Amino acid sequence: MSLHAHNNELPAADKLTLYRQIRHDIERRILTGEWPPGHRIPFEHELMARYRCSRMTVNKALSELAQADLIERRRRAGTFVRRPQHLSAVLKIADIRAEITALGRSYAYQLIHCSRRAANAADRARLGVRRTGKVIAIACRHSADDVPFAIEDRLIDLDTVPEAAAADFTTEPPGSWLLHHVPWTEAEHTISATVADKGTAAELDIAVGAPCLVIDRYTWRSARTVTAVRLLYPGDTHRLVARFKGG
Amino acid sequence: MSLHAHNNELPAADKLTLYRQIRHDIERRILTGEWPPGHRIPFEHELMARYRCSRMTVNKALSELAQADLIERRRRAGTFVRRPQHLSAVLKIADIRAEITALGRSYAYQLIHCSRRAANAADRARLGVRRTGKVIAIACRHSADDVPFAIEDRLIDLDTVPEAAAADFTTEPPGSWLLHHVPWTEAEHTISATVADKGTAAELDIAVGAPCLVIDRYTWRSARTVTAVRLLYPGDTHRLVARFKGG
DNA sequence: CACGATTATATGTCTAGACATATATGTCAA
DNA sequence: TTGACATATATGTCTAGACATATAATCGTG
Repeated sequence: MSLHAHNNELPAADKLTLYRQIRHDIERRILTGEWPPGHRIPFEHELMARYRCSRMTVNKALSELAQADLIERRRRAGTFVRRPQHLSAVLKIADIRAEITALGRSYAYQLIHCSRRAANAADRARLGVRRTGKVIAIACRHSADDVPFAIEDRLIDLDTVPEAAAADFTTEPPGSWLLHHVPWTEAEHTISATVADKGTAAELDIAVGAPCLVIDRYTWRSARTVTAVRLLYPGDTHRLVARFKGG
Repeated sequence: MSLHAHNNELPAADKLTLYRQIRHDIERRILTGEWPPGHRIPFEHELMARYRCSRMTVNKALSELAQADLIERRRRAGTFVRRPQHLSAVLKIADIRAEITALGRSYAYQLIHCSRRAANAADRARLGVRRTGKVIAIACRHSADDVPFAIEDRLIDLDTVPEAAAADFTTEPPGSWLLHHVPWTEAEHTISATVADKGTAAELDIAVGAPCLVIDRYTWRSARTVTAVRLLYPGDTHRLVARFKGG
């Protein structure tokens, strides 16, 4: 057995490493309300004694809980259970092709319009840039089992992503292309609801006045705008799922 | 000066601790594409030499990057830059009262209906529980500057939250009450779009057929169902914002 | 009592070294 | 060629001790 396999006060779970056991033990007390919001968690030196381990081990467990916003640590004062101020949920917005194929449905992509032009005032406003530059404007449709799934209206800033000029968007969706060619991004999503106008209804094959879920996504890479995209989904079929886990 | 204030290869940022500098340095290389997805990051012993520090310091930086899903660590093989599979954004869904007052608008709450009853089949299905128990069913309306902001249709499981039986929902919104009385929860949100029917239109003071954003939230605590709630917002005024930050 | 200076203390970071463990890779036999 | 086995190695975890730093609490002074 290991040098570190001391006995300690943890219930079961012998497979977990010590710091994980400590983390779960504290997490459990918070989740069950045994240690309510505002409660001061034992000091590190007290936890060292309780679990018979070094301070670094206790510290690793507490650091992870602090990173997850479950606790708050204050120098000289101690460590306290945080009050959940808002429910922050993780929304996983997949690449549409991946999303559809993950559902076991066949994916189809259709390019409706694609043009390259110097940015006009509206384009600059939409991308949030001041300088004039070249952009690519794209309209396309994603289908699942040949039923329209979403329509996409996108602007790509060619100043940020000059490689996009050489991309072929007749076969590859711009979202997939960007995901694979722009190494990492920051993004902001805005979600709202609307009803289908005549053009939207025709493209999505739904009735005029039918509900639609709207996702506007702005993507940046190191303070430079990459793309602005608006996605429209039939609202009665599409769902966005966001999960929140305390800790 | 500190024992640990060695010279190292980091550009600027002398205020940051060493492990944070290392983390940011690696993060920067990933974000700029210098180290593309799949690239093998130098081994810990190489990073120790590069930054002239101990292995634990390097390990702390890499552990945090791994926790953020920016890198993947494999024993014996090394550490690799991960390919972003999906854009996961953090959606902050605030308490409605807090959300409205944060906008500097006056908040008003109106209880439309509140009843306590034994759960029927529909209630059990909605809460996802099998056993029969008591529930509270609530319908209410939230207003901002006396304009309807959202309507709420909620079910609370009294088996999980017996204290709710004594709560007074005529003045306090059930969401606020739960946030302050149920210590910590997990939740799943489903977002969709619909159009206002006659009843909804009347309650939200919008036209029949106007778009509405729908949030269904299902909350539980340690595997026990707490509440199921459906919120309806006028789709042309309400926006949900979700931000994603790479790292 | 009010307020600035001092002190005590809990967390924050770091080290050098140790053992644990999963697994990529090479070796050898069937 | 292939599969079983051994080995090397990178990460995973842990220790005991040190110095750093923010700040709550105390003390002293006007």
